[in-house]
Amino acid sequence: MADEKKLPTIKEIAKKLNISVSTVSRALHDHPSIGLRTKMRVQQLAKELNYEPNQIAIFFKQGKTYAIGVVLPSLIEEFFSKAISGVEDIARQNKYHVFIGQSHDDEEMEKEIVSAMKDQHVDGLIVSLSKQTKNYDHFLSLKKYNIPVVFFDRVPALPNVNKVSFNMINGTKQALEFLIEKGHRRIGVINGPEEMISTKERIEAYKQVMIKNRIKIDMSLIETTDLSTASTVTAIDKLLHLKRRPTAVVAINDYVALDGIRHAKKLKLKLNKDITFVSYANIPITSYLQDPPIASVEQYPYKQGTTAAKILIELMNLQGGENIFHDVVIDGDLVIHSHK
Amino acid sequence: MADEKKLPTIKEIAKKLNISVSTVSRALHDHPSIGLRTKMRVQQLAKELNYEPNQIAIFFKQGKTYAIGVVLPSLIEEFFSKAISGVEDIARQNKYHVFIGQSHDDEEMEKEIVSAMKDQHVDGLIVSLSKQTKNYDHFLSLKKYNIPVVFFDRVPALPNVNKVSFNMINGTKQALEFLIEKGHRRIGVINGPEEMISTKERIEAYKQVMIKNRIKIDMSLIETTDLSTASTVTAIDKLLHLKRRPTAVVAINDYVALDGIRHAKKLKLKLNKDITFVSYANIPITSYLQDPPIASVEQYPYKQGTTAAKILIELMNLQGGENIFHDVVIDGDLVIHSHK
DNA sequence: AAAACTATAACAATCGTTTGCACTAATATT
DNA sequence: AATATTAGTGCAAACGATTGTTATAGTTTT
Repeated sequence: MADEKKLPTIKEIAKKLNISVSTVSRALHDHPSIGLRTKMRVQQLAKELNYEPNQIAIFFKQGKTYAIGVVLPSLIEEFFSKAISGVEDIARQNKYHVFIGQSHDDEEMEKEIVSAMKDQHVDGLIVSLSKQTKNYDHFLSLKKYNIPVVFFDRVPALPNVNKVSFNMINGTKQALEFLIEKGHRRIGVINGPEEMISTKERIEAYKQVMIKNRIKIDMSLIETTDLSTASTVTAIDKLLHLKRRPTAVVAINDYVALDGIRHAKKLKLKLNKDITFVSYANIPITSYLQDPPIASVEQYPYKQGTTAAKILIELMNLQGGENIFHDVVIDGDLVIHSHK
Repeated sequence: MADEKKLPTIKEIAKKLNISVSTVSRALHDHPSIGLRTKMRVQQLAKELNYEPNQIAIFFKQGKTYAIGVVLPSLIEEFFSKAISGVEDIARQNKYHVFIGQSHDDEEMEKEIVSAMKDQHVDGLIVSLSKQTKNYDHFLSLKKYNIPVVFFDRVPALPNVNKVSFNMINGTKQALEFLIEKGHRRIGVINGPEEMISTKERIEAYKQVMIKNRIKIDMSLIETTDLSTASTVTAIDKLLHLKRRPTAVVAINDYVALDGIRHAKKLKLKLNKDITFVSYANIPITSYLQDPPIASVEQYPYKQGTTAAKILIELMNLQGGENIFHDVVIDGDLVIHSHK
């Protein structure tokens, strides 16, 4: 029943016109060595038949797929869905398509996805690591296949890789300086999992700012969370029960801050009086909240996405593997929500 | 410098072993007509060389890509990022890969994406329409290429298409009955753009519930928004300035409800006393809000995604184009956030 | 010992397109 | 008029893998 007609090919056109396939191919590409008459005839028939080149055949011939893969933890996080929009926009501008895979922060899943994408012969990969990932072999081995990789945001602690990362030191300094300017002296931090580079960077920034402002560094003010609400609540609870409680807390992201805020309220603390929160990420719903963090560090995910994509495209267009590695650092900005 | 070694192919193995490529191919596939000795030799060398079949060549030969495309408005909406997770999970289970394209609610963009995916020879498509889309030709023409399409959530008003849609009538009835049970008699609606089927369905449900409960239908209680905050505020403002104000409002989604709630507060109305909100979608941040809608209709986006993907895979495995169309309706549930 | 069979492997076509090279005929050059 | 040039086309290989058909042994059957 269904119109199982095969799609028209260059061969058919050739046969119908009684010329060779190579002539047809060249005619369709406006090759100078083809006569005007033939060109016209070919192009017209192609249009009539609704001919469209078989991309798969072309990919096969060229050994390219014009596809790039993006591997990231979870699209549900707004940060990543914005980042992938950036990737997609640049990709489309350059005639590339985007494959997507979510690792859900699972290293095994991440490996599987990378392997599948390699099989699918993506021309390049953009990756934000799962927070579990400790081994990077599955990425490094892509070199053998000539598949360039650009990491963003959650980048590996390796030299000689291409990466776009957020300037966590600078961002954290901005947050801390802002709080210090507001008079805070005891500032707590709810940091991320230790494997993540950014976790160390926050500590580094913390130390630098404290030294610069001649505030004694107290490491008991630094707690970590695995980003789950339970873990966050444990962390904030510790901070709020210190003999000398912090008057402000920098939280690794808005959700962590919100969990912290909720818990602080439960402990009957007055927001922005007893305790003040600043966080990273800047999710849009803060505008609907009664008690948002007073400021967040915007990390420009869309820009991270476009930047990574641009680098990848440059790498894919390179002939051999030049040994230059891109290492772009994106600066954040502190967005102030409230001046209370 | 770079290890520009070509990947090993079946040909190389054949040459090194002084046998034909067909023998190698069959040996690798455990074909019975190949002797044990040869099989072993081939398989061992393949392993040594780290041979992996060139998927593109295979796709080309088979005319299949094992890729499915997903076209949806925007990943930033949690509804869609959850839905695509559903698609991805089912796809992976069935060895399919997922391409992604965001229309950003632009019909032209949607057309472009579909065309690009067709060029890329996806084996099938899963689509949630842009809210602008009025013409469906770009989808219908895919039939010619034997690319099946399954729509979900935002489905076209056409017979003879495959679709997974939300039972908006039922969901809306639940919301309305809930409000009526709480004693509300004048219930407003902030509906969506008129092109969307769901918009009509909400009205239909509204009428049915009102008739059933012997409440006079007042169409001035039904306003529409294009989902922008400005448009929403206009709509809610109209409702709240009616001579006989509604005591409750059903809003098309949580964000619209939040915009409405904010505006109501600005007008000094007391939430859940002067005015009560119910919405659709059930975003997770409601738990952080001081004044969330008291209930939302959960639409199970992940399930919509998996369902659509399963149908698509079934369709792709079908030989010719059977003329059976799937039309699955997903029922929602009212999730109550607050009993105030 | 001739015929028939079996196991194993090679041959060759195929998928759709691109591209280096060879070829023909017509035109231009001397 | 003989030679060189050029415009326009065709031939064939190539990309990597699969698969129907055929060929070559060696083995069994009668």
